[in-house]
Amino acid sequence: MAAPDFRLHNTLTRKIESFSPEDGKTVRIYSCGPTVYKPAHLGNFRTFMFEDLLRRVIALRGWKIFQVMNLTDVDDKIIKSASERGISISEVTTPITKIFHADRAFLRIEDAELYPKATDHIPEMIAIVERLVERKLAYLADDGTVYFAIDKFKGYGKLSRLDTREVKAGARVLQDDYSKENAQDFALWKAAKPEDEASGAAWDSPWGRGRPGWHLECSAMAMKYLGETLDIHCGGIDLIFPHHEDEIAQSEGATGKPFSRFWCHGEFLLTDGSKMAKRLGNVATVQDLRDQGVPAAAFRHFVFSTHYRKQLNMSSDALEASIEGVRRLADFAARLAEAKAATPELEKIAEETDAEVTAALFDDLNAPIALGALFTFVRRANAELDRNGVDKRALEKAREVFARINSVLDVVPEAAGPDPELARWVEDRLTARKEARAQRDFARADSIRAEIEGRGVAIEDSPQGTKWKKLR
RNA sequence: GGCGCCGUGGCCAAGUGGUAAGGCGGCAGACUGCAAAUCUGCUAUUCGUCAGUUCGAUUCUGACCGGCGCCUCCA
Repeated sequence: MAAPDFRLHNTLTRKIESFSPEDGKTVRIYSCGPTVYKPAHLGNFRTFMFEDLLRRVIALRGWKIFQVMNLTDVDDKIIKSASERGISISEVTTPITKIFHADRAFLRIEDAELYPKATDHIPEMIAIVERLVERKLAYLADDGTVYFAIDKFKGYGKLSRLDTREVKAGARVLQDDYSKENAQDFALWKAAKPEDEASGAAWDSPWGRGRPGWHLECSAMAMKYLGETLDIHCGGIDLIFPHHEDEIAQSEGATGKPFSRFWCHGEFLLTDGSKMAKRLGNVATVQDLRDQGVPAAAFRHFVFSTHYRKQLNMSSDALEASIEGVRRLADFAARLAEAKAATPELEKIAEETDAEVTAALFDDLNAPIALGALFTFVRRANAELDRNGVDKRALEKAREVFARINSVLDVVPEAAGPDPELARWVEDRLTARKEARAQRDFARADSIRAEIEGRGVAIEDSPQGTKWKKLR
């Protein structure tokens, strides 16, 4: 079988290109992770879910994966928070990191292979700065800060395609730092201030006490764990500039090799038509989702219903539609599990679906198309199951395909956990209702049903008897 | 000002130079004692507006209108 083509959009070229791992086996990915000073919001998680989708599609394609996601545990906001509260930066970041992993687990985002922390890689960062200084791409300014000299690196701007000469009128005004040679030079290593020392955010370096600049950690950790040229580097679209542009400059400046073969960026999640951002105060978190009883599967459905490179506006209507859609998938999953056999036609339908979904996912992660095909499959398969076939192989095929698709999208809600007390009660009430129905006392039967539904249980009569399920 | 994205039915959202996937919702029917679930049918002569290219454009080009993002805190 010829290996299927796997295509991905590359920000470097702004084109969809054929992708395969450098070594033919393992895809080495670096994803920019969260800054752990506050719980990540759903916008952040949209990006992490896009990366999760990428992982799972890569696995579906048959490649191994080694993904590194950093945890930024030293930066201005962390230091500010620590010094305001009179604690160390690790006292700020440790609990937030815990929340991050719990939220991630709730959203069914698979574990990356590694979650390195910036503060564990200070020597590696210093080594990069030393190389850059040696190569004259970086300089020590009067204020003790080491800057990267962007005009010494000829590829600067190639990712973001920003013309470095043509700066603004309408853009935010630069806060000119007199020590810099060029206003756009960025800090590699910042001289320590008293609050840095107080909060444990300062280290020894050849340039005195200080701390790393924002971009440096990613270059250091990516290259340490994935080599000097990565297969894929991904993150949110806002990281293209300056973060990723600067990562390229410092990494390639230090090694002379391409830093990453592919750059992939996920679009924003909007709320009320504008970017979800902590400073705009329109953020929603995983906790909000939980409080509103939105299942993880529904949020995944919602996110995957739009292509990852397109902005997605979050609204309660859209979320509600996803909750319903995903409920349908859960019912179908249960039906597939309970079925004994199906019509032979189901096998062909499953095969068609499999091919369609795979093709969509391998074409720049087109999850919306994959979801559409999945729902078409559910409808067609339900129709076949209604016909009570006897073909066991067809049923097996349908199960296999459904499981494979769900292994990527992961959009089937978990069944409610067992509740023996509730089960006993419902079964008891159902017996009473059955008696009433047998006596054609429908008023009584209906009042029992209302009673059962009052406890959040839905019942469905069928020729095989009455089934019930806990809602949400 | 520079760079870029988007505008498809009530809501969400795919898509192609040849005549509009899918989901939610709604309507009708089948099934049911009635429901629920499921199935079936219907629900955009039309894809922001106006021009142009073309035998033919929602899909290409241009202008305009509207929304959003980036231009060193940012997923």
